[in-house]
Amino acid sequence: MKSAKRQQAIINPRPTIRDVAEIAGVSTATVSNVLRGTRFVGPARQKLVRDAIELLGYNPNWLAASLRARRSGVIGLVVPDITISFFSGILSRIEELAASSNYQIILADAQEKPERERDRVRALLRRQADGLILVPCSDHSEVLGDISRQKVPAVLVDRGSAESGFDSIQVDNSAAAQAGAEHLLQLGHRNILAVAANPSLQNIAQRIEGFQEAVKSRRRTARVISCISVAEAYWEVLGILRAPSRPTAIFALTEQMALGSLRAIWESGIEFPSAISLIAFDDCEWMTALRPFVSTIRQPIHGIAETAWSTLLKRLQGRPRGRVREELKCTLVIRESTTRPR
Amino acid sequence: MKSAKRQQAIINPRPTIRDVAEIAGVSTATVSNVLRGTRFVGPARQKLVRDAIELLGYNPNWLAASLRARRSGVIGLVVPDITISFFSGILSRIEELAASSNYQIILADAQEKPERERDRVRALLRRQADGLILVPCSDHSEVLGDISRQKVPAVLVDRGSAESGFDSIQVDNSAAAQAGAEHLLQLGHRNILAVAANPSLQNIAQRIEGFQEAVKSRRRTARVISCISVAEAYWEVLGILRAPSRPTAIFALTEQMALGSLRAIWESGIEFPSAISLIAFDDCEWMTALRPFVSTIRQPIHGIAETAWSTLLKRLQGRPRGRVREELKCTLVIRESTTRPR
DNA sequence: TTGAAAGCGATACCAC
DNA sequence: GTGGTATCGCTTTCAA
Repeated sequence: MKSAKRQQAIINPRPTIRDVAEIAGVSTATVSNVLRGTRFVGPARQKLVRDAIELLGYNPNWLAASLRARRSGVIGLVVPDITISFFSGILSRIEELAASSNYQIILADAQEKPERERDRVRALLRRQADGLILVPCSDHSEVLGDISRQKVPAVLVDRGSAESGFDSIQVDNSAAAQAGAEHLLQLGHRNILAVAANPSLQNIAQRIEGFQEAVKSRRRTARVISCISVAEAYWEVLGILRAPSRPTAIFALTEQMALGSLRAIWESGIEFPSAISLIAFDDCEWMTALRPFVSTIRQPIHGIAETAWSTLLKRLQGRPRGRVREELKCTLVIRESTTRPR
Repeated sequence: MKSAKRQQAIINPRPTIRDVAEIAGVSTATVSNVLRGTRFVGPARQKLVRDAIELLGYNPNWLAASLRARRSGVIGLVVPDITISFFSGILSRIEELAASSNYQIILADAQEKPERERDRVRALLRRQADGLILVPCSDHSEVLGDISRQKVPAVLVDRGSAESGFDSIQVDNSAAAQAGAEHLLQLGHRNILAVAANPSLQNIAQRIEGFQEAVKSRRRTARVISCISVAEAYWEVLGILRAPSRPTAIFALTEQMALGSLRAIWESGIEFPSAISLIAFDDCEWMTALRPFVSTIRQPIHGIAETAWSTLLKRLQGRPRGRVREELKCTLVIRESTTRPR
């Protein structure tokens, strides 16, 4: 009898708590209590239960537990493009922190498209994500409405407007851009081109503002262009480099803009870095792999990820003090790509 | 009465199907059928239901549906390190494909640690992942046992031993490495150093093998070293470059090894690429951003991701023909970092 | 054409 | 100390 049951149970690839209880000859309540330590269970039964679990290779069905507990243990992470190293760096660290708190990360890559973002966020909400970490693809993303309606804790990272009412983790974009611009100005550059991504994003707007402030305070003028892709940056910058009175320095406001600008520089044939300097936001590993090593503004990726996670965790544990707004500091890293103009 | 109910319902941030049914004055079955089109519902009731859904901002609880359907709609993606662009490229494409089939991706970053990998995979199984796409951190990962015991469809990508019995998607590592080595040999290099990652991984072993075959067929000799990190590659390569009879060419078998080797090259002060050539596996965007542009073996990242996804999808739909083994082709991309030896 | 109700698997309250 | 059982929210069969 009993052995027949065992046979059958071994065959079942997905045993349930009832299979375990039956084999161990106890109630499901007892199995659950052994597993979760919810209440005391006598040593004899403990062993019976553990043996049965072992025998069956039982793995509790988290879906069922989640439904019951009204907590999915899932956090949604929404980014505009996961292949950008800034975002994959943040993802990597957050995933690690989440795993250590027994949370899972569902990734949603919006591909910079608001409608995709909306669909993906809705899917996350349907899946009962307990919380969201979001790098919205636009500041006034309509998804924010969905999120606040469902009262899902959410933390905005990197982007996101000031008024949104959500917790947000950002860097001191304006000050950092100012420092980068100062560096170029101190080297003697008078004609600087800033290559910005979408300026309707608050973080980009702040960088532009910081840049312009530095330029203005020295009574210099400068030009700012906005591009939406590496390819567009390439074409725009190339055009400018080939036109008369070209800039002697470029400030790329994102890694993508740096890639586009660099290609344009090489294509233009201008001697780099002796005849044109470049500094870029985001300090990536590759920037010290080939020449010239790139001067950068380093964002504290780990710090951003950790702050975002701990902020979300606090919200999940329901400490809803006022809205959190963290602003982390960037660092200027001077390398070879910025030189005095000739 | 009715309006009181509405009031209350509006306040509830997470209405259930019963709230909807109640407001619409129909049964939950009808609501479900309207939502899923499972069976015909009269137009009048249709409208009642839709209005109620709209009014409440109802979003079905996927957890409950999953429990009932015994399908979570979640796929686990396990990678050794998401910050490596090869993996984030694959993730990006798979996430897109998954979303378009209404699946969600839970990301597990094993950080190249087998015990972390095991824990993360177990968590995925508890969460009832319907399937797994796995780049195991070692070929004979013990997790494979857990997975086959639970009979979860799984596809191995990039790595994973031949005997494992799982579907697997790989590239023609051996042929590609051979082509890369041929390129160097044809340029006239006689003293080549291959910098490999962990050689106990089958894909790396295949690359080494292809490399050595090419070298042997020309009756040349070559050296192969194995490093586990960028830093180790840096130190090892630097040592070799500083020793007598140094190589005239380096073949980096992964992006990480390329990063380490490049730093060592610059540090050694050897003229690059005129006095030392370098070719690398993995064609990354940065390799054409600074100088010299790097010659590479390009892996078909999109093709890998798409093949992995479609293979998994077929398994999920239960077409268990024999085991699938796909092998995609790599491309040799010649740029500036490989030159004739002096 | 529609509603009532039995589950999916785990948890925790109420009994004993 | 332990067991029975209602419940989480949704789907689907059975009955009407």
